[in-house]
Amino acid sequence: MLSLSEENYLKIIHKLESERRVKTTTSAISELTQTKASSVSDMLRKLADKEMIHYVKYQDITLTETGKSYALEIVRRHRLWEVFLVEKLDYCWDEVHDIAEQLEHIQSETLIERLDKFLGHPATDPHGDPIPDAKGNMHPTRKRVFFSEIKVGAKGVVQGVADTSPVFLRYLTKIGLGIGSEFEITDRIEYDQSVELAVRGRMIAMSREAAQNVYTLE
Amino acid sequence: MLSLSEENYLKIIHKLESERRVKTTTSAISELTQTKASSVSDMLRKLADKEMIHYVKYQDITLTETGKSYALEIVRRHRLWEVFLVEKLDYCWDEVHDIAEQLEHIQSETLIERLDKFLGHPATDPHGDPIPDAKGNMHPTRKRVFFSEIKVGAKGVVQGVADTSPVFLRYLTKIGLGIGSEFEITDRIEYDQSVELAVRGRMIAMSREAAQNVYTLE
DNA sequence: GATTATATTTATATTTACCTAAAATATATG
DNA sequence: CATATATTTTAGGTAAATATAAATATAATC
Repeated sequence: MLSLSEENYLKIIHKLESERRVKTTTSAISELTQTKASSVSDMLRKLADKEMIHYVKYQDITLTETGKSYALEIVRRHRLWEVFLVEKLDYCWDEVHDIAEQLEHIQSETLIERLDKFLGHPATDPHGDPIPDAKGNMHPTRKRVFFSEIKVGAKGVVQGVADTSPVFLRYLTKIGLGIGSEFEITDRIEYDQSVELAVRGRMIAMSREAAQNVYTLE
Repeated sequence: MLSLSEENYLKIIHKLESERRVKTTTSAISELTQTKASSVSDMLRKLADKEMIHYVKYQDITLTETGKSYALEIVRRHRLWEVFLVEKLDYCWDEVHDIAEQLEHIQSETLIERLDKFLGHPATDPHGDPIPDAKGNMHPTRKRVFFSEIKVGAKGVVQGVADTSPVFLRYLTKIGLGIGSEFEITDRIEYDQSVELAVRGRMIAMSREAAQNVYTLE
């Protein structure tokens, strides 16, 4: 049995590992969790003792098989609760993170399977992220194609967002873009790599930064 | 903002206060929470500092108005989550307590109102206990009449149970009794005050102890 | 009503998850 | 490659919620 804190660390380590943007180090975790590196270091030793992570002092961290399966279970719980909040309680996609962050730690042998059934076994959460199945398998999703790299003239449907922060999600909502929105990329400005697109007949200018966080699938 | 532990203490104190079976003392709380009296004593001082309870050393404890309104909010959350688990996730009434015990501590300004709406504003939980409204009002329920005191020959519908322990609930389920079950009291045995009743044509013998925990309403 | 028994509180300690400050190690730079 | 800088770990400390043991207050009994 893992504590709430241990669960959170595994989730963060999994996030870093799967994003592959930076190495999984004490300072990267410290940054993301907003806790001091010394505290992170303490917890890493503890997680290593429980054989949740491979950990050699001063070196990068990886999840063990056990650790990974716990991490995926937590991701599964988080994303299913997000679906519940949006689909059943009518929350917006920018409001659900903090509540799901709490709900994901509810301990029960049966709860998540029943929730999954009740929700009709959804494949993705409200941000387009895939929901691992009970065994921790992510159904192989097609490759993401971000608005920043898609070719001009392409049409498609928004499938997900890489940044799930409330500010970004509220911006997308404001410009009328959500998962399932049909779009056509009409131009890319060479000067600043911003993107011009049409959504339901309306023209939208989107900065490179924003375009790097919205994707469709190949 | 109250900690998880503080919330649990308020809930227990409220339970003791409203049941009126024993005085609300350190040892009564210690008994119910299965923590040492010294730990309870510590927490009582803390809750008194936060003006959640009226507390004078060595004397009985009562909730302040603030404390009572927090306690009722927690009861509200607990009972609404129980309804969710039974109505939406198909749990049995004897399985929901431990999960609701965790869910009741989820912190959110809006969650419980939305859950309440989603559930159609239920008046009672799966054990027949009334759900306080958002302002902490319990809609005045009619007086409980327990099977142990009801007169022979009376007919009615089971409205609730005073003991919500899994063992008791499973026993009731086994003999075919649940909330909403129609019954007729056919006899009371003088020797041991046990009760004989008919439920859907079947005769059931119920001990005094059990009969003291099943009720209909006046 | 004095004495014993029970209940309650206080003092002190433990565990978890954090912190600060200092020491140790690794990485980058001239 | 030696030193400066940054990262990571260790050492020691705090707050919350618990515990044990000792002290104190209340209640029960003769």
